[in-house]
Amino acid sequence: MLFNNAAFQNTGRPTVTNPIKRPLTLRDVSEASGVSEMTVSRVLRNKGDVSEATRRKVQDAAKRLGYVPNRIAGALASQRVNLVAVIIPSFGNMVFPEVLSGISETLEDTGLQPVVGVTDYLPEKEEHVLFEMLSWRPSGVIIAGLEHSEASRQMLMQAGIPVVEIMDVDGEPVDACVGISHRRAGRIMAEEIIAAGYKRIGFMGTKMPLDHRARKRFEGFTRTLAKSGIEIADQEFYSGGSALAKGREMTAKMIERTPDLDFLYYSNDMIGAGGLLYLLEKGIDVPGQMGLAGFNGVELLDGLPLQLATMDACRRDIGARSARIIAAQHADEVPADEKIITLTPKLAFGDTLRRS
Amino acid sequence: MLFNNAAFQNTGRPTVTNPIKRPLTLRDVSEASGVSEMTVSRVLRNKGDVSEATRRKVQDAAKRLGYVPNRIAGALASQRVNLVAVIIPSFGNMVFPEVLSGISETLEDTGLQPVVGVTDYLPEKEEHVLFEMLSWRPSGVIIAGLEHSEASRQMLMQAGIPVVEIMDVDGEPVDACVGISHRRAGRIMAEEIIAAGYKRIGFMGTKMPLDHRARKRFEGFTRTLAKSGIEIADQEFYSGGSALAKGREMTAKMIERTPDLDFLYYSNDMIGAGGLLYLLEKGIDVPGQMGLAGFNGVELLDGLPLQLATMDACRRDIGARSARIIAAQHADEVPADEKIITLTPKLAFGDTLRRS
DNA sequence: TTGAAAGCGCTAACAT
DNA sequence: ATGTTAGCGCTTTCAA
Repeated sequence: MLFNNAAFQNTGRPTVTNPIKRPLTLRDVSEASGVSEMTVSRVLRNKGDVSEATRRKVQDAAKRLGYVPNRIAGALASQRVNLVAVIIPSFGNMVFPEVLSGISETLEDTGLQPVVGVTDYLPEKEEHVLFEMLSWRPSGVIIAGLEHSEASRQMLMQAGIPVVEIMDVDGEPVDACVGISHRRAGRIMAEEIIAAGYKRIGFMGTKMPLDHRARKRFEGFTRTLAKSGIEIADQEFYSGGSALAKGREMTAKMIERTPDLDFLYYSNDMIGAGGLLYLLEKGIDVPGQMGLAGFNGVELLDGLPLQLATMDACRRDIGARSARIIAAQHADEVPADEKIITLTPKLAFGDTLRRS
Repeated sequence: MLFNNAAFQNTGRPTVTNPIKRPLTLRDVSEASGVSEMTVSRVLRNKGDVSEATRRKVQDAAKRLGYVPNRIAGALASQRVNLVAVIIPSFGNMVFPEVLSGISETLEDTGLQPVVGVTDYLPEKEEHVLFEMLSWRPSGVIIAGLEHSEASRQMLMQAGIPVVEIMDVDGEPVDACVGISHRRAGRIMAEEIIAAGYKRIGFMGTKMPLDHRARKRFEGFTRTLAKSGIEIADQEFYSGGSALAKGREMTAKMIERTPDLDFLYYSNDMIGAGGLLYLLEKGIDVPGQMGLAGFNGVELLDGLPLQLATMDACRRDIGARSARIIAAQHADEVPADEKIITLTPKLAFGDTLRRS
């Protein structure tokens, strides 16, 4: 925390003494307290030696007036900004909120503050958001994914601040990166499905060519199946709407179209949950007659009639570790030695994928 | 958009010409283009008359160098910041993400940018976040709820910028407010339940004394029941964990403890969905033997076996309207006449509340 | 259409 | 322990 806010502790009804409609400045506090601007500044930042008497005079005045420091001026003068830009595709699905809480928790007592920007999975929007955020000269950038426009990469490289790309490790980071291998996640899931003896496999996912991580999982998945001579028996992609409902619909359509399927792999848990509910209603034996698996390890799954097989994407961890990298560099100036941190997602068999 | 970012359009591989590790300044662009700083500034902001020739020279230089303007300096000089502070309790539950997308969508082409802060339902944290955000001198504040510490209210009042309190209208706003009446929402639901002939009613909610909106719904609900001589027959509160799972658990416990219940009112849809799944598994007839209702109107509900009765909280609308108020004041300086905007939540009977 | 000068509100670096 | 001076990188204002 650059400025302490002792002035705003909720100690009963504060005295309002600012009838002016102009934001107060240090000078106002200085005049009200009879202390020089410089010393007022020092008190408000807990910096430098200030006598207890002066400190109290200043704090009283600041509180009485309701002074809120102007960080714009402060940042310009000190050339330091306590902001960390966090750029994510969306907060719709539960995945990014959890990454964010990992980040804020870790940043909590470093004095750094996350500021979130959303790209909607659009490279142009990412470019725009990044530009906007960099123009505030943040102390670091945490950005989802390894795929960016050339211009975005340039901005990241030239910014002269720590950059951590998160979620994914299959690619070339600009600087550091923290995530899981989605190709490997797809591969592992395919291996387990094959090992469990399933043969006729359907896939359902989102219609998002720009969701590179989903694409990589799919690639890892299909390639591994191919090695065992198995091809995806059916597939379906959706966009928009309630994921749960879409999972239900797509599943209905698919098992009608391809009745001999014995496994359904969903690119996220939400549509997987929809499919699961549908199959159970239909009285289909899961996982005997039909196996199921999703991806993400969302908390929601705990409340379903059966536990959906899934793979945890290490969301909190990713948030925490990426934040730690930024915080460390902010404090030390010593770049971490590990540039690529690969986390290992845990496979949960749940009740919908029989063990081999 | 204060600065255009034409310099960063993804037109093939940009030329990197900044070997320096110091962020570039207007002066750098000025020297590289042979145009005065002032004129460079004008070009980059599309302001004032600049000859086409000069404009091109400047844009080329800015692009070649990869110049990103320093908004900290810009904001200090111009005394204008294109930021809107948005303060919410959490993004965990699906409610705030939707409010946020309403806000960003509306702000999209006003040049304003939302910046989000999270309070975790803690007044001290709210105070801290608010202080932090105000120190960046945003053009407006959108803040959830009408209950704030005295210090927070003071800050909001003294900030000299438009303030919109959202989600709730049952109370005294600092300035403007947009939301629904949660007391009324509870009342309406109670009336419908009574009208449908249910008599033995159980309630489940979150253990959050600081979630004032949930509290108000509960009050509106119980008071209305009381008027018909009905008292809540059982109640249970949870905290933490998967809401779906908690809904399931609480429901199991409650119907065992109080077997003659004929209706369950949940303070949010997620626990309602958990309860619904549980009851259906148990083969209980819904809504004949047991009626159910939640609150929020989350999209998720579309995929459940039965449609849970619920009440829409107008989340997107709230976001959009609050943003419009800020945007309007930012443009006009003319405060809107309507200070309290009360939206009316729609009751959805779904399949779990029989009609009277 | 362009440029020069004077700050915006704060803090770094020196005095004292 | 406190005060003074000189900017930080822009934009506003005025002059050319």
